Amino acid sequence: MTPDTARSDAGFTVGRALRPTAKVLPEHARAHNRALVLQTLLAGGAASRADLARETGLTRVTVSDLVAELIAEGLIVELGHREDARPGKPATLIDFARDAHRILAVDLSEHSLVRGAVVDVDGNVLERIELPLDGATGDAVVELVLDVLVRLQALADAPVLGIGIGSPGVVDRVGVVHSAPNLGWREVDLQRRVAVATGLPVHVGNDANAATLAELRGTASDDLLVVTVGRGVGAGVVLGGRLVFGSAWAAGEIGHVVVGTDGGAPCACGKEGCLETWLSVPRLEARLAAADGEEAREAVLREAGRRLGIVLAPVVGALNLSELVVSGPEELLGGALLGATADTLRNRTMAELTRDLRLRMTAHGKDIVLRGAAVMVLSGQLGVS
Amino acid sequence: MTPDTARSDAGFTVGRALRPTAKVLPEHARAHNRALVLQTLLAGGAASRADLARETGLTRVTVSDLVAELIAEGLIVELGHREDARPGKPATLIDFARDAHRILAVDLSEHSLVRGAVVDVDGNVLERIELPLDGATGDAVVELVLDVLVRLQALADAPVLGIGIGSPGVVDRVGVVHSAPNLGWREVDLQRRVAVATGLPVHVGNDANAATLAELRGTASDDLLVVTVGRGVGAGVVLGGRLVFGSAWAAGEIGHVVVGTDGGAPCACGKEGCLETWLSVPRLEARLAAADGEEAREAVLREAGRRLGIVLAPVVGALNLSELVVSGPEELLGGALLGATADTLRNRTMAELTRDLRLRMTAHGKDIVLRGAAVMVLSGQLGVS
DNA sequence: GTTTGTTAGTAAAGCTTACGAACAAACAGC
DNA sequence: GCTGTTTGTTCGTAAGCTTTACTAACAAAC
Repeated sequence: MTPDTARSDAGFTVGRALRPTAKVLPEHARAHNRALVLQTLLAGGAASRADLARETGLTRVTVSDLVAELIAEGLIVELGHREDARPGKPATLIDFARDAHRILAVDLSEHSLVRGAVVDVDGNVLERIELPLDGATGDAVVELVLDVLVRLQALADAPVLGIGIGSPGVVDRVGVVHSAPNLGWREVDLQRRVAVATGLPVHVGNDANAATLAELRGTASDDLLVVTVGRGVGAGVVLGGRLVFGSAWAAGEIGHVVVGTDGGAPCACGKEGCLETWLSVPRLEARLAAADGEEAREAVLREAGRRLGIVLAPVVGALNLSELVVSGPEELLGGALLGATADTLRNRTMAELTRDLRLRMTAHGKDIVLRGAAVMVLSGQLGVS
Repeated sequence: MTPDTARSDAGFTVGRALRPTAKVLPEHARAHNRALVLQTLLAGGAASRADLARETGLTRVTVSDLVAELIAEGLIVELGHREDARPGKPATLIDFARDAHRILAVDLSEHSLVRGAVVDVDGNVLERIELPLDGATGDAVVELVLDVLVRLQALADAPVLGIGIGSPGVVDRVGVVHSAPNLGWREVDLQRRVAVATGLPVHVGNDANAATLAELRGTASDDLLVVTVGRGVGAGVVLGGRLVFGSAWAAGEIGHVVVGTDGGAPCACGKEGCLETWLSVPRLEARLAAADGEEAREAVLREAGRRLGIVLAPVVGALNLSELVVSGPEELLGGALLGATADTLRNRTMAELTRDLRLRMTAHGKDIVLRGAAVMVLSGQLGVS
């Protein structure tokens, strides 16, 4: 049932140490070039066929051929002649048919609600639905998700390209949620169930990974790590422009890594001093409430930021990241906390590693997982992002 | 429509979130398939064309075509008919021409000598040369390397496929050593200089990365980290079967990450409590010499192992690795030290992450970088490993 | 108004690549 | 000897990209 292609690494041997594992046919090459044309349009905006040829390296002939195919499928539209005055035959502008498709996105990362949205291919949220979770678990959550999706579909003003769902927990590449304690899920084949119920293409991923994809779309960095801070603490890792899944789909699980060698508060997991005990929103709020005065409050934030830096330092060293992004409540994380993290990273790693490292809050706010879920659909259906 | 189509992946855009960036032509696909055939033979040993077709998924026709090309190039040889009695036309066995090519490998990771070897395509060291470094730096080291290579070439009993060099420091993808303090190198284009001098294909990489490639070749793991312990401490990271280079070619630089929150010995880099101050061979030996009695010596080793575990815990969490390999003096690292690292990792990360994690010493011993340098050549020249 | 030069897009032909169909060779088993 | 099986090759075909050559359409210069 699992398609071979889902696991096959059909990439070319560009990355040196990559063992070739599956055959590659000319039609795969064409699919890649097709995605390349789409990607160029999606990211760069309207252009002529000749522009696309110059940018992709393909010939004008090939681009014309691919464009004709994409126009026939309704993914690309002709906009008419370019206005500006240049010598030569005026160019026919074409663009990604941005209003021809919508994406349904679902965010399950919030503790108490299911968030859904109709999103366009540029990541703009057009319609929104939020249903309370009310402590539901197991199948009830799946039903709730389907309920949200039915309502979203009614709100969509164009055909739906696909459904993207960001779920907490361990999610594999084909959309099976192996474990999501908060939702009472174990081995739930969410991809299949939603696909069967809706008849649409469905892509399910871990919520932190979805957030990371949203971030990746807006940055030039190819090596970044996104830390998500909420009730729990998670992370998504991109290396060489590629999301890291890990050997058991559990990459990014840094919330229960012990920080430092000086103890810490007891954690729900049984250990002491896990990152979550320093950084999770409930813990941070509790500490802030207990703190007396502005100075004490800032000390709480700085200490949390320091702990984050302590955990990230070995990761930055091992991976030579170029960007660290933090997602979560900006009023808690954006100020002294992030500053302390930056200081700590500088103090605990080689200067060469932090010199070109950017550390910042996300600009996506609360929509980050929704937008990431949309990226999952774009990527899965069209090979673009 | 069906979940099947919903799960289909778009050919080359592997790993979902990979932006297509370059065109792909049919000839690239052929190069990939060619490497696939070679890889299958190299790893699986002699086989018939029909065997290869079954294993690769290509047709017998295509395999025959590729094999003919490879035979013409001398990379593959026919061995004659298969002996075993089966119905049907007897198969003609073919195999990688293992004795038709040699690789020259150079290891610059040792502090006091240049190690060189003639290596066969299976990674066996056939001839060895070691020249003392005698404190040489800069151009003198380059000359020494060229000297070693001339001698090695005289010892090679078959045409040389290429030269692989594992160097300490920051080495980029095209073989420029941006910084290797021990050798007095800054921005040394080692690849070009050796290629010009020898007229052979040359591949230069970081020594820890080379070691990691050697390890990768012998394991089924696609997500592993190799820690190299010598005068310094370094690491190489493989994720999804692919070496991680980092945004500035500095991935794996964990030697100067500060460990823990309880101070430590001063380090040459100016900080205190870097991993190297706990784990490097000179520091370890000094501490062991100062320790009084077997119990104290074991405490030293256990503490060093614990510090390694503290640094690796966040990395294991972030990446969900399946294998950790340690390279270095086995008498120091192999016993109590490694045991303490394992204990520490278990105590400081989620149980799910360590359950399937293997932690072990390398089996390559001192030849690990030489073998890895050979893998670099195999990979770079033939697309195999 | 004409000429010149440039750019956009298309058409035709050719090369490369992989595939399917068909076949001969070579063998085991009866 | 006959049948069935397996191997490896030959032949023709489809897909995909390129090169070459063309038409259309424009700006600039005269």
